[in-house]
Amino acid sequence: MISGKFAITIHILTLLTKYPNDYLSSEYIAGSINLNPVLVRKEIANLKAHHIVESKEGKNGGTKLAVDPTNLTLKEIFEMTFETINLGYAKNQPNPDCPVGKKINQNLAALYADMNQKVSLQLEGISLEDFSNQF
Amino acid sequence: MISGKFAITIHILTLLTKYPNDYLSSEYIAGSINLNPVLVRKEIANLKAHHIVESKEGKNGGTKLAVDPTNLTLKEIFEMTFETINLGYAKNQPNPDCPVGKKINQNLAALYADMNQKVSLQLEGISLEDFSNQF
DNA sequence: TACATTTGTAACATATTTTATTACAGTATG
DNA sequence: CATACTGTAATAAAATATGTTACAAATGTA
Repeated sequence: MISGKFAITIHILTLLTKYPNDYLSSEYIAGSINLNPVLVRKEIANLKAHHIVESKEGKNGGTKLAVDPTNLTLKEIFEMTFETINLGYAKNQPNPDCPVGKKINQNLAALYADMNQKVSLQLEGISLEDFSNQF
Repeated sequence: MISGKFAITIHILTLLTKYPNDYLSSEYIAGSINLNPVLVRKEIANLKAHHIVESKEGKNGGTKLAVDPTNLTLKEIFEMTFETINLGYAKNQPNPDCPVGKKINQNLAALYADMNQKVSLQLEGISLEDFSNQF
């Protein structure tokens, strides 16, 4: 659910990193992303479940970072919002009576696993702080 | 169009590699992938446009490889079926009056470009022949 | 206390993308 | 000339993503 999940989440976190002392409202954040506030709150719910942010209900409420952005890497954000990288699978179960059909998904999975390792290595090297400093 | 494009295409090419002397029909290939034959023909059309396969119309027609599978890498297949790897962008244009909104897509694009390079390097090292030999 | 503002969440609606189906013209084979 | 294919367009259905409305609950403040 939500395919721009990673992009949206990193946008939220970048804003929170820029204003580490304020509780930002979902409405404000939504204005920067140009997205419905409810969807912002949904992504924030995910971040809360991972204890990356904390939020305060009621008037003047909102959300703020709960971790040090120098310690959070893009890899962790990736894993919270995107199971794995892959180039997809065919939708239907392939024919198990065909030698290729029988093993295709397994072989693709192995390929994709390698891919993830490479990508993870890259993302592990970038902290939220690093990313935010580009703005 | 077609998100399982890479998976489907590589499935097709693996079959063609296994039977290098036969013209395989879209119906036969579709049976292994468990996919509608029209969709198989569409992917084959793409492969033909890249001169990877050739096909013969009419009775006993079908498709066969037009290249040496030791010379075709998964990177090339990836590029024919998947523009680039990325973790997505938010759907709407972000707010250009916000410093984060203004640069988010550009910064994500740079991140994704690095990712593609890593993935390309991996895929470049695997030939269609290598992949097919796993079956 | 009463009011305004904000989160949290569910339910529903719309839009977009993917996959499937039908149909049929054109081409080769026997 | 009947049969079995490709090629392709048009349309339908299904799946996924995004957007909207609504409202209870929480919290600050007049």
